Amino acid sequence: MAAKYKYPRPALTVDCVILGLDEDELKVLLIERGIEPYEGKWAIPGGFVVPGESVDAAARRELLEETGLKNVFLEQLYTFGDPDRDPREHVVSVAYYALTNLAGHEIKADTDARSAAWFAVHDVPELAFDHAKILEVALLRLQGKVRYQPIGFELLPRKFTLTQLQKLYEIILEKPIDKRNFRKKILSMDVLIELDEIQQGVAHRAARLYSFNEKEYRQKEKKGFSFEL
Amino acid sequence: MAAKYKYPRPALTVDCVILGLDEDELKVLLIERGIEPYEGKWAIPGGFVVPGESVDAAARRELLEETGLKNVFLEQLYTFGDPDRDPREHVVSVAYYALTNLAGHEIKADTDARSAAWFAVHDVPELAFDHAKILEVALLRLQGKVRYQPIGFELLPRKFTLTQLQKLYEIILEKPIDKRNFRKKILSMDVLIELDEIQQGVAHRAARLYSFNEKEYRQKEKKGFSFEL
DNA sequence: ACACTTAGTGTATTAAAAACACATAAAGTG
DNA sequence: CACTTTATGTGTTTTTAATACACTAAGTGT
Repeated sequence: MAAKYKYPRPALTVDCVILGLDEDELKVLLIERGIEPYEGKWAIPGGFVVPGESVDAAARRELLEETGLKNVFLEQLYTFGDPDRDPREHVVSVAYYALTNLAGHEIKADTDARSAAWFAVHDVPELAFDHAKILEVALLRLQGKVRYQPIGFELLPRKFTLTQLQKLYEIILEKPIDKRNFRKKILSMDVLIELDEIQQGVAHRAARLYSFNEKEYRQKEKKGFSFEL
Repeated sequence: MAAKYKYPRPALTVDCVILGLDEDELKVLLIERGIEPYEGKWAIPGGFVVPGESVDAAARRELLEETGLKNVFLEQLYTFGDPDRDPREHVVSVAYYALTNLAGHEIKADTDARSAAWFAVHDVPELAFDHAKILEVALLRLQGKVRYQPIGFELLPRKFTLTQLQKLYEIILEKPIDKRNFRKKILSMDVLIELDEIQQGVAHRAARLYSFNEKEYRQKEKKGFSFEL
């Protein structure tokens, strides 16, 4: 298992900021560290890159191992390479962010005796390493990207109401949106399928359900169409 | 110099896509490889990250060592982590892109007996490793970023004409721009200083020179202003 | 003085963003 | 079952921003 190299090299890890939507808050999945350094502190899930596996694959593997999540939106965020971000040695971390709908997948909480939990992104405990910074960058990226790429749908169940969708954007962008203008715009893009189905079990008029037409979007995209909110 | 670790780890490098503007073309600085693999092929300058130096610092160091460039715009691009991007072993590369004005700095061509040269970005020789991909990503990033951040100025001399600026945007975005609309918009942002100076040595009416008011821009930025072209 | 080249300038049209309010449907309550 | 509660669904006007478009001015070279 041990390895010898002609020149020293930094260690390489991946870390995944896993975001989910819960009612009217964005949440992030954190794990409690069981070992030093930062034992007992909360951290973004991650792990070492094994030579021979692509860094993307390492991120997917860690995501699966630590949370059981599969087939979710996962994208590279930024690489954090400060030599003192880890007190042990120089550890460079390639950070990713994942989007998932909190209601859909159950998170298997404990993988290796550590507990995992969702926290509101703006109310997290003190984080290990530079993970607070990583989370901050992830949220900024999400804010930037959600406006010109339809990645918001990853945070919703497959069938959703326009109100849910609007609320999602309001949460991410942290500003209110006009209902009529929002609906006009999103519907005019023709990337939503209006389902013959309405919301169940609500104590008021039930809203129509929609789903995102990814196929249609990909075709439009090829023809130069750009999703812009 | 040799190093031993408990677990194997990929090697870590930085690569810098260095872009410059030459008349009416974007150019990229490439170096000819003097050693295997890909000996004789052209490549983006780069090198190994030394433990203890931040990855950003490594990128700056390589930039300086290989080109003599200092104090230029340099930003992280993306991390390329495919295990077979280097035939020797798994080498993960954190790519950066740098912007500089070609006329301003002289590039010291030969550092370690390898030659360096500028190539038109859309007419480069076959590149080593996955460097063609890295270049492509860099150009896409530049196209995306130039529209909402005033990074284009990095490619121009400190004093420039509005026509030069417009041409720059036309080159990067690969589409023509209306002269009057362009001037109207860029001037309305109030981030250019109109100098009491005009172009010298041209065989026609000399254009007024301008410079970018970075200080003013930073202040506006804080107040929520966003540069958008 | 004339030809050539690029600089510099304003307005009208069109398209997109923003602002804004009420009737409707369904469930819950007494 | 009338009534209250709650969220749904829907158009028009106003304002702002984007686009389209053509001629005169200034300077160099012959």
